[in-house]
Amino acid sequence: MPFFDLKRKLASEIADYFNSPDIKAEALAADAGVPPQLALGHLALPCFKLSKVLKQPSDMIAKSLTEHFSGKGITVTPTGPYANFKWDVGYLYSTTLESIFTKKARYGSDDSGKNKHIVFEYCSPNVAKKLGFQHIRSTLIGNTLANVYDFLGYQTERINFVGDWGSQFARLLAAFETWGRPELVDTTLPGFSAKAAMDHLFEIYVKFHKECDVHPEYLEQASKCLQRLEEHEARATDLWKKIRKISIAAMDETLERMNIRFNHLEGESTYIPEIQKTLKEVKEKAGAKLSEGAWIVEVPGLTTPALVQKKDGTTLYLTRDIAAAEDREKRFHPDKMFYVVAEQQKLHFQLLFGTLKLMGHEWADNCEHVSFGTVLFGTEKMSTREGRVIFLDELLDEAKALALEECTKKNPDLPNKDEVADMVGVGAIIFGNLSSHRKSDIEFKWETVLALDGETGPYVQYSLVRCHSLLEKAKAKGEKSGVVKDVSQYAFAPEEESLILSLAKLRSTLHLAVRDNEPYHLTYYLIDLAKAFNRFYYKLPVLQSNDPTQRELRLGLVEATQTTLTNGLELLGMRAPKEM
RNA sequence: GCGCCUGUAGCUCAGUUGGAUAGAGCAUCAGACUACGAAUCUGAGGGUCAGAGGUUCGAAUCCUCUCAGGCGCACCA
Repeated sequence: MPFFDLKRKLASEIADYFNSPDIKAEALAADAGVPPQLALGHLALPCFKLSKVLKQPSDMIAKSLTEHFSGKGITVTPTGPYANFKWDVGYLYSTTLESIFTKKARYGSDDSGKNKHIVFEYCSPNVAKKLGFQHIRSTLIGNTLANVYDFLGYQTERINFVGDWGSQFARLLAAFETWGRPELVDTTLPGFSAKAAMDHLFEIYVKFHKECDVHPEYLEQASKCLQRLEEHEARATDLWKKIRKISIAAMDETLERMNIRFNHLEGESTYIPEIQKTLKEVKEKAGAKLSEGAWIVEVPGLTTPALVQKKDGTTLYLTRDIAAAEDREKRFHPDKMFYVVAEQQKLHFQLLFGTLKLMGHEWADNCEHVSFGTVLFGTEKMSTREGRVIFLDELLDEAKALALEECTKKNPDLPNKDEVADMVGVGAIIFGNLSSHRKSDIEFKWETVLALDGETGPYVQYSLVRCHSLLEKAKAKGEKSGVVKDVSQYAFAPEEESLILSLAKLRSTLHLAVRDNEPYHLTYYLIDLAKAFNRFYYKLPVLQSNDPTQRELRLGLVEATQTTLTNGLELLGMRAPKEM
């Protein structure tokens, strides 16, 4: 029985024991923590709160828990105000390994999210721009969370909502009409290259913003472009279609490298045909009013109004987001709608949710902005507009090249080095990105992002390589690997114990990840497990052991580690090589 | 100016929602391959948890103030 269930069971037994309306199993489970050292036990219950409710000193309570719960496969030691619970290691071993060997690739999953429907919006790049390092956070956080929710039985919708409309695009259009080279975006020409097209678009986009500083009239030209688009003028529309198609193809290619797929590709443009209807609805229901020639909605509690229509009559991102949210509600009736978008857009989402609420949409309470910190470049933020950006493709290439170099150094005879380098390089980027709290800002540094040593993706992958190598050798020798039935006489080493304990915790980790919408819990867990395994591996002989029972048991632990690490990496969208 | 966020070892970050002696990785130094893969493992040094008050059995965590940095504040997304 994995840790998650053991903890619940114990908490409800303790609640039953006290039999008081003020002591609830759930609260006990939440209070229980991990003792500072393994020797103290597996689970620590601080008795301070119980002391208040029961009006008894906390150390007395710890002692009474000890007397009542010791035996029955568990040892309880009172340590001052703490009751430290330690399951019989054999019991922990049997239940955990049983579960891993039964559920295999599904180990860690459950159906706690059954009948719940979640909509995720993430990645959401702008058309005509290559994916930059900033997009990686939204994409990876969203992808991992959606994977975890799926694994726990939720039904998920993964929407990539591309910015294919609005002033931003109009500016590109204006830039293209001034400096654009049409032959570069003509997909029918024999020499067409999507990469060259994207590079060209990026170049003129940056140029446009630079020129705007000296020629403000360019902005007027852009405004006209947007009007032409919203009026479906043929020339503008044709160019829009071309650029959109090229961008999406380029984007898919990059996402594919990180094993990321969506089940909905939508764009702001989707909502343009019906946008007048949305505007009318907002004006009527949310009490929009005219201010300085533009239409605004005043959201209670916010000093900045929601701007839904500009004075030139065109719409904004916010307007299209309103239409999109209504559409998603109608299509999916989700229990939650998560927007995985940078912290900087916090106000935007407050305005969006506030406006939806004013429109009478009670479901606006189900919407949540899952924000993340800014990517900094030195002390400046990354900005495509100013040309200060690292493109995702370049980053992945760089990571792969470095991994290849490392691989060649360490394992020159490896046959599929290129493939391995790709898994390791991309893995390092994915893992590294999810290795800190999503809300903290991160500073872009090549040596940090490309690290292959220490608490990194390759560390976890390397642990898996060790597992695989051992299991292959065992297979060749005809060794048995599995769950040893009777371990009552077996003396578990501390390294075995902490490995078992770590193996048991995958599901409780995933529940933490869902509770906080925080993928970090998972990466941290995988490091913890890999570390427990590497210590076990270093200290204890597996195939070298003279005792056949011990060999079988340890091989079983290796296989269980392989399954658990693999499941975890897959949730992150990472692949693991068999050799590296 | 107003609002939000952040400040923990030289660097990058954890700290299980208020609990035990504040922990990891990198870097530095010292060790472990005639052992199942050394992309590994073991150990050492390194801390006024930005600062000052407060709340209580107990604070890195909660409250107040100060300092430093970041982000946002209607016709961008």
